[in-house]
Amino acid sequence: MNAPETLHIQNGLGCGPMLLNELSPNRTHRQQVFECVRAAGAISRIDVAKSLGISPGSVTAIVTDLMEAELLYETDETRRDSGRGRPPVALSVSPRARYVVGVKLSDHSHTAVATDFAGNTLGSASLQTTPKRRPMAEAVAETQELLDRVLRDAGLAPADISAMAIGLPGIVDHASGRVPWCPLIAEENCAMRAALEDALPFAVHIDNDANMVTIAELWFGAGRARSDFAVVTIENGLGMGLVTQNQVFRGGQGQGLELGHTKVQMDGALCRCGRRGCLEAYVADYALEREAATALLTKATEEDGDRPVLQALFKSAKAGHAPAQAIFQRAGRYLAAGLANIIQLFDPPLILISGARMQYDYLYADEVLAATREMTAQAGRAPVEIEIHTWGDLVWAQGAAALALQNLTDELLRNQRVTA
Amino acid sequence: MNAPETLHIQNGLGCGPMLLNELSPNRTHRQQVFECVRAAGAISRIDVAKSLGISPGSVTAIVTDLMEAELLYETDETRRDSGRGRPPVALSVSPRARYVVGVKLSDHSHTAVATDFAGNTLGSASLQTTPKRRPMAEAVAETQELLDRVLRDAGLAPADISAMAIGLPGIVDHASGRVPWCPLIAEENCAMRAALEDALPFAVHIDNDANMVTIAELWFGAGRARSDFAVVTIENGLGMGLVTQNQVFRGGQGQGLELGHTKVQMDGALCRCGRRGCLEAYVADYALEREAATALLTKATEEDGDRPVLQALFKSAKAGHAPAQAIFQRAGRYLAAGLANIIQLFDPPLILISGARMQYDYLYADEVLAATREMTAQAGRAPVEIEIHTWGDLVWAQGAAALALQNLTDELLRNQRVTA
DNA sequence: ATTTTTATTTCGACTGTCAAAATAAATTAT
DNA sequence: ATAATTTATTTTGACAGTCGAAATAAAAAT
Repeated sequence: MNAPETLHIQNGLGCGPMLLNELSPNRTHRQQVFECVRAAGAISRIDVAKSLGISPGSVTAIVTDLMEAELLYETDETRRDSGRGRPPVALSVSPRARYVVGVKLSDHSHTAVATDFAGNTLGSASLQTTPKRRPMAEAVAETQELLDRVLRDAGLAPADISAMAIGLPGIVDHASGRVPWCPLIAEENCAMRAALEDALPFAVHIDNDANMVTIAELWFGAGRARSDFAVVTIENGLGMGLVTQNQVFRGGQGQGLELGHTKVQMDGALCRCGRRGCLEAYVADYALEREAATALLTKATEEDGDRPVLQALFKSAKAGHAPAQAIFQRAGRYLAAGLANIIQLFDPPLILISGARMQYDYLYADEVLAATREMTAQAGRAPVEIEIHTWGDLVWAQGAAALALQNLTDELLRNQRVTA
Repeated sequence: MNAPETLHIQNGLGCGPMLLNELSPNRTHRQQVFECVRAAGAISRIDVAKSLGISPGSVTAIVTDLMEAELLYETDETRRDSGRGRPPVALSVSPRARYVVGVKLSDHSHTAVATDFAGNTLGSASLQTTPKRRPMAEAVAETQELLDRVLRDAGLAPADISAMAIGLPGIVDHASGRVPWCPLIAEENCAMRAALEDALPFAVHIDNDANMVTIAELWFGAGRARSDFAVVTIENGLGMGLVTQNQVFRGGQGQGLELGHTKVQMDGALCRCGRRGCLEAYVADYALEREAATALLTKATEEDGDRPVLQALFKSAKAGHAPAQAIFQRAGRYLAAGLANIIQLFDPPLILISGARMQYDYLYADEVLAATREMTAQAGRAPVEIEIHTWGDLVWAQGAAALALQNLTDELLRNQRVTA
């Protein structure tokens, strides 16, 4: 071996990381104050100062500025805790300062919500579709139709909307706004965000649909009080999201967290992606359905809705049909392995198995969670909390709205004070 | 399903993340200027200003301060590029401002280096040991012995040293300084950093050994010019490190990136951890050795050094012995699956397979890397760069020294200007 | 009516920043 | 040799943002 025994610093080249000008997304006090008020709903200046550790004088200055910009206002409801002394004045986000829309495209139905600046849902809409790969232009047209409907429901005009975010399945690059691959869109690597921004009069953000659930958990759900957690969502595919240090982690190049395509078995089951042994080939809806088609006796009925085969499989299993139970049990074992791998690699204190269709409780049975814990038990590792969250169909769209709000407020507050 | 269709914000509770006071590790201009000079080795004020995007006046002010604190100095070597105009004055880190030591404990030998403030290696030392689980007090005594030797080699006294970092295998919690589990230490979850700081007159930092290689790559190696990359290191175990946005990622609770114990096969090969199907049970040194013991005909000879069985296996394979080749080939296939999983989850633009013992080239054969790429090929995903780095035995200790320097300079520069 | 308590605002000082002007130190042109 | 030009560095003045302390405001308790 002729590797050098020590590393000599070449003359004048120094040592240490070389990329230093990447600006870390550091939040200004203006942003922190605003976000503190938004997180609290209603909070006095003194409590903002205390919880952020900045001086009351600075809070007054910033709040005055934000009130002039009409982003905050003083609530009448004066909450008095101790009785004595000057009563605190509660601050809240002005709901009507701005409005945003969140959209989710998926295989059977697209959904949308409109929210005000404080995050209140004002209206929703959905559009039945078929799970086909359509030209991007058609997806844009569907989005416009959905936008019309949700605006009508919310009583808003297009000119009222300041930003929109849209979540879609597949590989989505949030930063560039491109969609390398999506099961709903015919073209590969299309410039989806640019197309939407051309068609619509406001800023558009796009992201992977699993990140929509993640952001929904972060903004409205169990993730609000957590700085680190993972989200796993099981639908037709298997999605995952991660929040580390209060930030959504998107992978080194924006295409990470493809849990569904991690390999859990050499030469294993065939996956939609054409390869073998991917986790999703054991756990996702389509994986269960194809096993059901092979082994199931009972026929699906009309009333079984969206996923008739899967519903029938579930009913059989519940009724005690052993082959149906075995299908769910194997999926559960593989899911446990996938969760264990998440824990080994990302080490989150909390995993949320979250989504709109969490009814197949075989997958989340105590045995599965126990197996996960057993596969990761080790000295000094605190057992990971695992929670199952069943949300309404609108979670995804609401997460998208939160993403739009996040980008919008960053935009509004990042720069200097709003000049009068 | 009785999940709510929309998420209503409870009165006064708001929406959005609640944990906002976590201070993001934002670097001040002082830190950036210092790190820029350190990264460049020698650089003029104007070039610092240009590369950081801050004004020349501010650079002058900060540099004056750092020179008064004797952390920087003006190099004589005036490098003139264009000829005309006032020649720039190069700045460099004062090598003798501070000194640090980096230590690596491992199963067969412990190593240490001492470096100056600019990262130049001044001396090294090693200590032969046996792979046993010893009381923590003994490990501390060994570290002290190693420290004596490295100081003697470098011509330094204990009082010259400002900080030390130590890397060890197993589960190590950098933030708390505790060692939940380590194959070299008898106790579980022992307060290793506290014990070392009690025994030594300077600050001590500890971390997982895989992070030492990662930091070595970030400070001295291929990672210097990269903001995002992963490191995989194969020794007796299988380690991994990740740098995202110029920061070492340690997982949500400081115990992440346990690549060796991710599951790649249900009911698979037996792992040191007692479970089955862990990646390390197919790829690590001990996994190859036990297969060699079963199938190998040739005997290991005296000259085969540290790992006689493994060396003999490698020689057989090179000589064309089919069973020996098959052992390496299977390990290569599983390694490819592990690398593919890293790519699917973390999406790094670059993976460095790095360490002191990278000579078993079967594992990194073109087929293996091709298999990795094939398992992750997808529309819109740029093919990941994979590089093999063979380092000297001191990499680990040098990475540790870099960690010590990093913490020391953070400490020195984080606070206000050094008052005169 | 006065005192006490608590929240908010105002004020002065200070740090860090930039832009622009001034200065310094070299080369090139005359 | 001297002046002009070029480039690097320093100085200066202005200004945002920040804090601590003092002042003010608005309530309850005495």
